[in-house]
Amino acid sequence: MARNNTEVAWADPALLILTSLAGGPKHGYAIIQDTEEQAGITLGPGTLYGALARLEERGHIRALPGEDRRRPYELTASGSAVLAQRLKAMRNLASQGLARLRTAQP
Amino acid sequence: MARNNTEVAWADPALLILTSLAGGPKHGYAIIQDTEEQAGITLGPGTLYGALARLEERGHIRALPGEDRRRPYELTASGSAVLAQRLKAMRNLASQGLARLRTAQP
DNA sequence: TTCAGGTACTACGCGAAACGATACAGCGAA
DNA sequence: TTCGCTGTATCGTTTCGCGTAGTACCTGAA
Repeated sequence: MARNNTEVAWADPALLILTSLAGGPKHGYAIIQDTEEQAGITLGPGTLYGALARLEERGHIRALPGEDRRRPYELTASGSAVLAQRLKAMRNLASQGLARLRTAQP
Repeated sequence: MARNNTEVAWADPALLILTSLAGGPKHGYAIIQDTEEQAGITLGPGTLYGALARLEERGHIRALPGEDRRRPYELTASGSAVLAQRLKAMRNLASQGLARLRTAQP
């Protein structure tokens, strides 16, 4: 993998995309902007459309009949299930980790 | 990259290792077991030692004088700073995402 | 009208790194 | 002895992140 702008990644593009789509169907460009605002991470086109293709292939998102040149996607049931599961795991891990950090100060 | 046992990654090995070390210095094998218990993710040896080498190279962890054949590592100041930052970002992202999921049910 | 800039997607390729497989060594128990 | 656990290390494949460049359309300003 090539790290996410940073030296230690904490979220991969796929997760960011699913999270963005949890707020409603969006097309690629809108996902980029949403992710930029919400998470402060700018996805390049290569990253975004590559990840979108993989997510669709795995059945986590579905392409909607697009107007004009936009290609909107929405979450599938499997996608939101996976997302929910991952987000919970993420939150738990983060809480545990932060607790460990707090108690580890000498 | 090869995904993390799962189809959608939510934490990379480096972060899991740092989190584990936040609970105190550990050697490789102990990290594997700890991560398995805490996060339910099993790191293979290739993944672990590769990631350890990179983290040390970047100054986020430091090798301690090892007893027997164990090579324990501990967090450096930079490592725990990076970890704290990432964990907070992770928790925020997870909370936002879960909030979106909750309000998105029709 | 021309041109700059935003929108929206596609195509390509490099390089990082995840991960499985494998090997090896020491140790205690059966 | 053989088995299984501990502990570390290396190799090779393949995935995938990400940058770059290109296409195309639309709008508004100069």
